[in-house]
Amino acid sequence: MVTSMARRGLVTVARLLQSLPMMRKSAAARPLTQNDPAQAENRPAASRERILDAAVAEFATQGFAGARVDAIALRAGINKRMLYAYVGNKKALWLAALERVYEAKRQEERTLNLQRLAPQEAMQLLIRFNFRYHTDHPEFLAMLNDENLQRGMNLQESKRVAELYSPLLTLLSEVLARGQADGVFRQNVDPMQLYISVVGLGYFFCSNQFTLSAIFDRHLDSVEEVLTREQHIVDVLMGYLRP
Amino acid sequence: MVTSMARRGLVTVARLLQSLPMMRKSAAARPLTQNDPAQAENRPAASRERILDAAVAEFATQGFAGARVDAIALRAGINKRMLYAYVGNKKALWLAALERVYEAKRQEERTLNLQRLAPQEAMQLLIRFNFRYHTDHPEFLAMLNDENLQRGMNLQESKRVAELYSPLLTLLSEVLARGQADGVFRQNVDPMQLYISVVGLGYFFCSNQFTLSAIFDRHLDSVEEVLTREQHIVDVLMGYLRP
DNA sequence: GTCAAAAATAACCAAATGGTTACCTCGATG
DNA sequence: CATCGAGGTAACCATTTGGTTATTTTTGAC
Repeated sequence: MVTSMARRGLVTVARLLQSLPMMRKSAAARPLTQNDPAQAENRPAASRERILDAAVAEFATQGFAGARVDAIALRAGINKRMLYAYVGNKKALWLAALERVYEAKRQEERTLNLQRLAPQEAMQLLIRFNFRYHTDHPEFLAMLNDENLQRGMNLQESKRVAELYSPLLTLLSEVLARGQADGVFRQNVDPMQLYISVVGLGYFFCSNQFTLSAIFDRHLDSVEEVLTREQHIVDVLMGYLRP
Repeated sequence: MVTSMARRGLVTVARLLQSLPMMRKSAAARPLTQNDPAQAENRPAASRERILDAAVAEFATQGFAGARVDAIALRAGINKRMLYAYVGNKKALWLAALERVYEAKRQEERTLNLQRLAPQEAMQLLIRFNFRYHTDHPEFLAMLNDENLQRGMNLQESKRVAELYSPLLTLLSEVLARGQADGVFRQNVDPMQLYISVVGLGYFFCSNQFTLSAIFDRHLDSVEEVLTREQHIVDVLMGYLRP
């Protein structure tokens, strides 16, 4: 019953599901062909892109301290000197990579169109979207974790924090209010708390899949386990939101 | 109403609350006095303890790659040579520290006595216990995060994984079953999923408090925010569990 | 073609890091 | 007293790392 309900209204996110299981490959780091005049003009910009992609990949798998600038340069197919010229030192590289993964999520979030959906369906879509983003983007989780290990110092110093504010919180508030007006959601729900719960329920499962798998002696990265988890999260939150 | 309910039956965990806010200091690393014959006998054991305490502190704040063996030796007030003699290389040190923080949590968990409580109260206690353990033990979260960054390789190789299995899952299953029999909890709840939710709802809030604070421009480490979060988590889960 | 500026490269460097070796201290035992 | 061995120390080492310098190649306007 709940499952059939789940199948509806998920066109937007459906394609995300296809990219399960969890590791997403970033664009191949191929050095630019040197004699293509068409791309000559913005080669620096393209190089910078490649550097950032490489930085995200390296940082996400090794953490800040474990990442090697040499490795990033190698991945990006660029000389280390140019890496320093285009982005800056290791810390600047980290911040740029961090902003990039945040931005990527925000951009996906902006594609969500919830206004036309009934509150309950909109809420479900929002929940599923978040969960799938986590399963599909381990680099996002990994970088957030490491930034928190550093006590959020870099993000704090970012001049673009404001841009990184999630539109999802506003969307969530609106959907919540609509549902409450319709009498299908309970009263007295703090939208920020709910947002943190929506994210947290999936975050922990994805981010800690390895230790969880080891402790429970059961591998949680299979497609079935992921889908089971998604349904459980929907059940928990929709169950909670009942009036 | 819910809040007054919360005040009951929390004697066991009450003391935990006193240790908010979040940073717990580990025992001071004071070198042993060299002329105390009473402790001469088990000085090696004591040294090993100090090393592990120091390792947890260093690893939890710096991560595996960021941690320095020299710094651990310094913290422990011991020579690096002896550190290698007592525990082993950096990786062995990590595993020992990881097992130590897991064990510490399991030990606390064993003090929980839920049998005598009514299902709803037992469930609440279990939820609050978990949340407070997270707020009180950032080193636990930090080390789990970093172990997952390493894809759980070390934990997988540990010979003591079995011991690290949480008794909480069994407790949770029992409480759940009792509540279902009494008709106060809904049917069709997978205990493992519920366990992951209980943990995850607090884990994300604590582990990611810095990035969350930066993004929301609001500092979530204050006592009020922590208590608000705790109550929300209880509300979500108890709300979900309603039949 | 010429040539100056931009882009890219390889070689280099000082500092730090995990790990080891050679040596010292001191109390218990014969 | 001699000595033996566990416990402890400082100095050392090969390698790695973030970051830079000197140099060459490419590009595009003239």
